[in-house]
Amino acid sequence: MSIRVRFAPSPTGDLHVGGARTALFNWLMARKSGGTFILRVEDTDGARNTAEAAAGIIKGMRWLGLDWDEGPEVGGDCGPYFQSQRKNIYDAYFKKLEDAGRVYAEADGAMRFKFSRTAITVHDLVCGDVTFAPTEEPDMTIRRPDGSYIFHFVNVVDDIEMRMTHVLRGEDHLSNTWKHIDLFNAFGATPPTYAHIPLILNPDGSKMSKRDEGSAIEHSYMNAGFLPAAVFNYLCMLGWTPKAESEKLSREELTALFDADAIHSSNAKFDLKKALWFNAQYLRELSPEELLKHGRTFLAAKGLTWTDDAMAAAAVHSVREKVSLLTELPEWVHYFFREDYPFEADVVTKLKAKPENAGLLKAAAEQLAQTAEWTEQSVHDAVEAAAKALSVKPGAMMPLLRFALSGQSRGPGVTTIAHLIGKEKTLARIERALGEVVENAV
RNA sequence: GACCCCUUCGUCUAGCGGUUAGGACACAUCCCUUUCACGGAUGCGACACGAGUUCGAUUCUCGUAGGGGUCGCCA
Repeated sequence: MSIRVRFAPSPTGDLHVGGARTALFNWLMARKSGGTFILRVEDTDGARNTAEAAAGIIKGMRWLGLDWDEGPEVGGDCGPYFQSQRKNIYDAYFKKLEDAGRVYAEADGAMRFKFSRTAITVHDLVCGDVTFAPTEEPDMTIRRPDGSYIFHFVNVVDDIEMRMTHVLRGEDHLSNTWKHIDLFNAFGATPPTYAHIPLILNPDGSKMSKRDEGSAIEHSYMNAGFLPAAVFNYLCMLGWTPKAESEKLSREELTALFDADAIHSSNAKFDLKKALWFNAQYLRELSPEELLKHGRTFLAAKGLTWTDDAMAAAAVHSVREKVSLLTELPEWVHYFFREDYPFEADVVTKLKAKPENAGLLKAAAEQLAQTAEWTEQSVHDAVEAAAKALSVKPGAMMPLLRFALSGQSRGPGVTTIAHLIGKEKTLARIERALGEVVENAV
């Protein structure tokens, strides 16, 4: 039988890391087996659900590259995929329970499901067999007085209706799973195979929730300068260890390696530093064009504009090993995009520090002015020649040029900067630095 | 309170009776180097505790402690 799995979020807020990883594992399982991945929106709580939240969850999943075979926007044979539109189905299932004498009404009209009160064992891929003794809990409410249904009921009905074979979900559901199995049994249906995955905790061990740093996909990752591939990869490492040499694995490799049995049973703390490391790894592998594509909005957000995409791509690519987040790009490359770049305080100090600096810069400029061909190598040779003529090391001249050309004390190679901005701007910038900073020295 | 899950370096983890307890991130030092990074090397650093079982426990069992979860007309 072909595997059918689902991600069933309730649209009460942003897509959360925990939810994203649950979706991820389900997606991996489906893709590995050639099965079906379903997105089902559990919007049965009219008071808390919003259309914006549903749209946000979909946006987050698309960003991560988690496409679904059945669900909102794509349809499928088991729809509708919004629980708020499936009332007739729930009514029919409710009737079955009613006919079997398994429900009864409360004074206010709420309906409860009569538990079987037998020992129930959950067969779980992650936790093993977990047996719950006959419960003493009150029977559970499955329908509100207004006729709308409760999570446990619709969740089970839909898992039956949508023919789910496996249910991979957060471990917070484990304690309630016996109730679901009780319902499956009452319907005469076979429960799916469960896999309760460990929770993602804050660094301090507390449960990670909406407000916590690193928790919301859109806010903490999408808008924070992460690459989807890096987040995809990092999230997989929380609670699962693929049998591979490296932890850095592509979507395809992770899919091929996925094994629900290998998912851990202990919770994992979120580690931003490691997430950043993954992102940095992915960032530096991007081609100039890809890096510009991903960095575009972040550059624009800082007011940087350009007309030459190739030049812009080369600029961001030149600092790819220096940043771990796309949001860091502007501060590293802004001077490639404008001539009125500011001079950092320590740069001003260093330029003014030694009286011979002006002479060194002028000598470099003169040599550079005579350079016909403009490549990184020719720039390098020119600086070397200028330095040699003054009997100083190129190492004494390079930093000064860096200060002049970028206004910063750190960045890509000086020859790279000069080559990218071109001869004309290189000379003009040295001129500007000489006039505005160096010769202003008292 | 009851029930359920969990417990190896700071963090993510490998380990499935005998290992100098391995790797990754982080951190520190060194090398490379026109800066910052990258890269390379080295170092720091863990089996929660107590009983059992066993010739031998990180590994199996029980207990304790600690962490997390569930017990809603939320999902």
